Amino acid sequence: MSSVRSVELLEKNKPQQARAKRTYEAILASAARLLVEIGVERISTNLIAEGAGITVPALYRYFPNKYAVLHALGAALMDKQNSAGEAWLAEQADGHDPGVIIDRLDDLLRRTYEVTLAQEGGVEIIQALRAVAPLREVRLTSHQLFARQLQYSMIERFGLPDTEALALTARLAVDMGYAVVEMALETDDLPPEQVLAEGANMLRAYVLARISSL
Amino acid sequence: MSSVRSVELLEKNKPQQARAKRTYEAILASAARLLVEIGVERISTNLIAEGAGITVPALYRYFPNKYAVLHALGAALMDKQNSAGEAWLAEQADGHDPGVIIDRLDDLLRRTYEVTLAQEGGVEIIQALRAVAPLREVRLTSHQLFARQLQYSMIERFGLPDTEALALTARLAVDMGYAVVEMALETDDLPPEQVLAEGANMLRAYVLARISSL
DNA sequence: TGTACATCAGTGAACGCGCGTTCACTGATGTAC
DNA sequence: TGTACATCAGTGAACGCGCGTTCACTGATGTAC
Repeated sequence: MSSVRSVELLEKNKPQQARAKRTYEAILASAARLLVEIGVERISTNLIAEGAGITVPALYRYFPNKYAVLHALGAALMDKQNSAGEAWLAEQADGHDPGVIIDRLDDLLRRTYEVTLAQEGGVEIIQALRAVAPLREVRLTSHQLFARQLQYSMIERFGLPDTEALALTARLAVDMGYAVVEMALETDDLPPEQVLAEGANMLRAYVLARISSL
Repeated sequence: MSSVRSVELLEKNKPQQARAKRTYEAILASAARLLVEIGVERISTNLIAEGAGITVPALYRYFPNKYAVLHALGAALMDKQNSAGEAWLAEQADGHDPGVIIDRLDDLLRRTYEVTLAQEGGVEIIQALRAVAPLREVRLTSHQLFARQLQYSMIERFGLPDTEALALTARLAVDMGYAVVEMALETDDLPPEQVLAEGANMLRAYVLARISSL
């Protein structure tokens, strides 16, 4: 499963001056655009640099290779998604009724959807994180992190015991939540809002069933 | 979303003699192996041919390009998955209690999982179907097909009306079922059986809630 | 059963091109005095 | 405020390599008589 293809993913020089920051952002924007236009299987440092309006050695100043560019792009998107989720969790801390919180799941899905839609090439970035082995860990780690936050939140708010079973439930709920969002983004023959709403229904039914059984 | 990158996906000459069939299968096997070893973003016709023990023009005899190879690989896997699903549906036709059928959902997930695990590079093939634009339609069509079969089965067995809402439910259930299977295959920090069992719990809770509301 | 012939299957060699990567360099920006 | 200098940012040119694709070809298999 986890073939060991070690690729350097760390960025090299951090941009310091304003001009450099623009260049750095132009590289990421160009990569996102190309992910949509030609796909992860044909993207190259040459094309990314050209699209960013710089020469290739300028790109190499900041990134050791194209995987590092995709890594930066993916990490940024995962951060935005998780921030949206954490904001949602924080808001629910104000409410008092578990039932109400569960009823707001579609709001969580919708916000995650919006964040991903707002990023150019959002779906393509997520798919690249899945399909390119050295990048897999980005998505996995991010989902694990949010699942843990959800788990603790459920313990605190619903007074559930901190069990392995609950950890698994949180993990599955998070992954399925993201799966719903991806389905809403990928599927062209169904309205996204319907997919999100129905996905929220599914998660609601699941979490309710779990809460009453734990 | 759907960028129009037209790529020829149809196969060229069909293998006729036994030798040719072996070559054809060797090409698919080599491609599957390479998908695992180097990834969809670096696979090439040169490497596929080399891995299959033939020269490149021999590959071109059967496939116009590497996308067609991946297409054949993906279509074959989707077929196997759907066959497993159809077999499961057919078996359930013998039973009489809707509740029992829903309780067998984990069996459906497990079989789909097994079929995918048995195919070398199964996960990587699915991820390629997602990440490579010209191949997306393969997965989408396959899921649509099985969703429709599930929908009709639910109408027949549970006596539900044939509504848009039911179509959406079937569609989401199918996509989430595959998402559970993919999660079981991709995640290395959770036992696959647990993911499958919990995923079945989720689908059960969802379908039960839906049946009683329709 | 043997052989001539048609068709199927695979090869060797070649091509132009874009790839990743590095070099010594020029130009832009910031800062010390 | 002006200028010399250090550091940061980006360039032009070059490299060897693997890529996709095509050609005229040889070899293997099947079949008609």
